[in-house]
Amino acid sequence: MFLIVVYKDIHFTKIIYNFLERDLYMPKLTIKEIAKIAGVSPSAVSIVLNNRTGVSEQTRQKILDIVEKLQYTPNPNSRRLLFNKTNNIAVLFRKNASPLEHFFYSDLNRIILHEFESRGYNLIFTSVTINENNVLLPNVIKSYDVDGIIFYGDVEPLILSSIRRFDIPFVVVDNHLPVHDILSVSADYAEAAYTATNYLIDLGHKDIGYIGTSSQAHFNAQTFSGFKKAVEEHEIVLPINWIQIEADDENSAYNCMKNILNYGKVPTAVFCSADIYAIGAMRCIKDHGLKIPDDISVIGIDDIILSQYTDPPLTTVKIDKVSMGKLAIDMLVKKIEKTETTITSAKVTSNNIVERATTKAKV
Amino acid sequence: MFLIVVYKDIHFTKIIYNFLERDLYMPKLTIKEIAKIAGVSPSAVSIVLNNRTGVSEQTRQKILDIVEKLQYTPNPNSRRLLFNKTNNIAVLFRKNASPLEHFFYSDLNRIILHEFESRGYNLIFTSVTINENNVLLPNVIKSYDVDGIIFYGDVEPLILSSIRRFDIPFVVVDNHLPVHDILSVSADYAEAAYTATNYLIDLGHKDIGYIGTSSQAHFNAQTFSGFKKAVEEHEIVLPINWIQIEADDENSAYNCMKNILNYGKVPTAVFCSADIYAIGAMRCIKDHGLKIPDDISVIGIDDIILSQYTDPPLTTVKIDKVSMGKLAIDMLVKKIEKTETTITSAKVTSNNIVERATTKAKV
DNA sequence: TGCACTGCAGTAATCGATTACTAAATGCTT
DNA sequence: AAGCATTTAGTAATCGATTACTGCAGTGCA
Repeated sequence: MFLIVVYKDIHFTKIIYNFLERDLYMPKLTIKEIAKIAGVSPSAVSIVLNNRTGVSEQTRQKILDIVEKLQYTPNPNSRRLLFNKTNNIAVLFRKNASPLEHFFYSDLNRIILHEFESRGYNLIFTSVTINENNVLLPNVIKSYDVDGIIFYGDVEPLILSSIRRFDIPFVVVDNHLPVHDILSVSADYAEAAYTATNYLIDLGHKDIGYIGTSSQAHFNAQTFSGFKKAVEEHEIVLPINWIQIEADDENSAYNCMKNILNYGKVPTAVFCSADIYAIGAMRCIKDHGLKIPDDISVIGIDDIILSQYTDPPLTTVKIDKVSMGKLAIDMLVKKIEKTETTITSAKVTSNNIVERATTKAKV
Repeated sequence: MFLIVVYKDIHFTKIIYNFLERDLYMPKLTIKEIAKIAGVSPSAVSIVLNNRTGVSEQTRQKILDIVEKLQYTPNPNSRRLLFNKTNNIAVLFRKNASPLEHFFYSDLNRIILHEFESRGYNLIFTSVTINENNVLLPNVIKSYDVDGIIFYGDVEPLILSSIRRFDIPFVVVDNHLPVHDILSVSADYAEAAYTATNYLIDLGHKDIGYIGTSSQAHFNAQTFSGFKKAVEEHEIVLPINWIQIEADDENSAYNCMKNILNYGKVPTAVFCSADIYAIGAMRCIKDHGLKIPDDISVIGIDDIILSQYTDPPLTTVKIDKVSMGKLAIDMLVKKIEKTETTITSAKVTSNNIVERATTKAKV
């Protein structure tokens, strides 16, 4: 512990430095200390550390040796102040986001953490709150403590405009709302719905229920258009009662399924616009004494981690969160580092069926 | 966009400031700009912002007005440099941590995010890697870019000693390995196992299987001792084949259950030292044509989010991650802010049975 | 031997906020 | 009205790293 004090003295530091063992306690060092120990000026040390020219090979080696031995790292705050670059990225959530979002974004978190880390950025997880039309942004943003922002999910216009005022590069991932002039990566949920519905139709199903949401109207518009397209292409006619759009979570999806089952005729398959709806629907189907997939096939969208653990495991259309994440990171980093300034939005194709056990050919 | 330039000129800034509307683009400001606009010195602004005395009420109001209108926030990097305090906390993971950890720690993440944010700390998520006995710590730690570290799960001695060298306050949450002189919060898994086993015994079960792990030996030692205590207190004798400790994930737990079922006599209940093992065991039981809970009762430990979605929903002993998180945060913040220096380790009691549908009284 | 030029080391200003210290201005008393 | 005390305003140093610039030593050429 006493080493901190000792290091202040040039004579002792030289001695200590020679004896320094790897497991010793490691004091904070400054560029001046390193310079003193090496017997050079701070600028020489800086030149070596930043791979610039202007020092002899001899001093370069001496400095590198000492830096390596003492494991010196420049104070990041000093550099941040000087260069006006933080190397921080904010990962922004809505504060009251449902716990379920963890299912959706756990893959995304992992890939983002890994990618940004390998590019030398720190990831700061933080949240926005809205109360009474007032957007409460976190301090990291208000004080320009980040170089970029990555936002998950639906970004309301109110949040959008407050973030925009700070002129910090930001990208929105998996947003369903219409946005302009913004970096955004989303999945093609219309395609996903189309793929899922066609999959059911190809299995011979003609009586298909639809469970979607009205709380996310733009999302539902996408999934419904995909569903409708597939159904129409095969000239299938469905009773309006089989179209349920009041799902919001597992329980409301349960009720949607109930409405479908309580209508006179029972469909042979159900399309759910999200896996979590499918889970609710499955519970309802079981409670009605029907068998999955023998009596009713069920398909979802997303492929959240839960889906492989349901009984039976859920067939679904995978939304490729990893690709979305990688695309988003690329766009954001390019914007930050000004490699490219073109504002773009990307859409990840979503036609990858994960065949599990909730679907079956109609006999 | 042109405002940035304009702000550099004192004359225009005064005009602009009057016209500034809330939705305008917001340029980065310095304390000098604010001082210029207010017609005072930077020190006066600083005094007002830090609630110190030394300015007249009149200037204080004027400054506060301008600060509020322009939404000025001091440059955090400047303050960090001066005070040598980052207000950052590192949340440290093992890089190769299994995706399953997301189930365990999603609650913890949420509570930690909320608590630290309200205390004015930023949360930086980051990871350690070990390759060939070399510990690779993230740069945020190596460059002292955090005031504290919070570590999830088992902390190997190697990681422990490398972190320790930096002398950054840190706390370990949910660690099963023995540690000394370290802030640590863990759950009492012996108590959890004891509670779970007693619950089964109280339901009339005398033939109980045990599924534990050998990959986390210290964890297993805890759960097994709790299990053993309950069994011995009721003078129950079990065949050794029912004691399986080769579980590591869902699939290995499946095999453990298979071993138990393949032994001549079939138990009426199974204790699993983690919910994820219980999920594997349940799949095995179903595959053998047995009914849960009618033929075999199953109980786990943890109460991960998955557990409420299994079929039937899993009865388990809840590990209170939220309390663990709150305790850990408290200890860490106290250490950082030197309110208290006593090194302590806390253990959260774990005797809270979550009764769901995988257990049933023996007939 | 002297002059020009190259290569290297060191000095000082900078980034923005804070604060100890100094200077100025005000109020109060006799 | 002069002198003292007290409040308020302003100056400059500081945190650590970087870099433009200055200065010095050494080499080569005439």
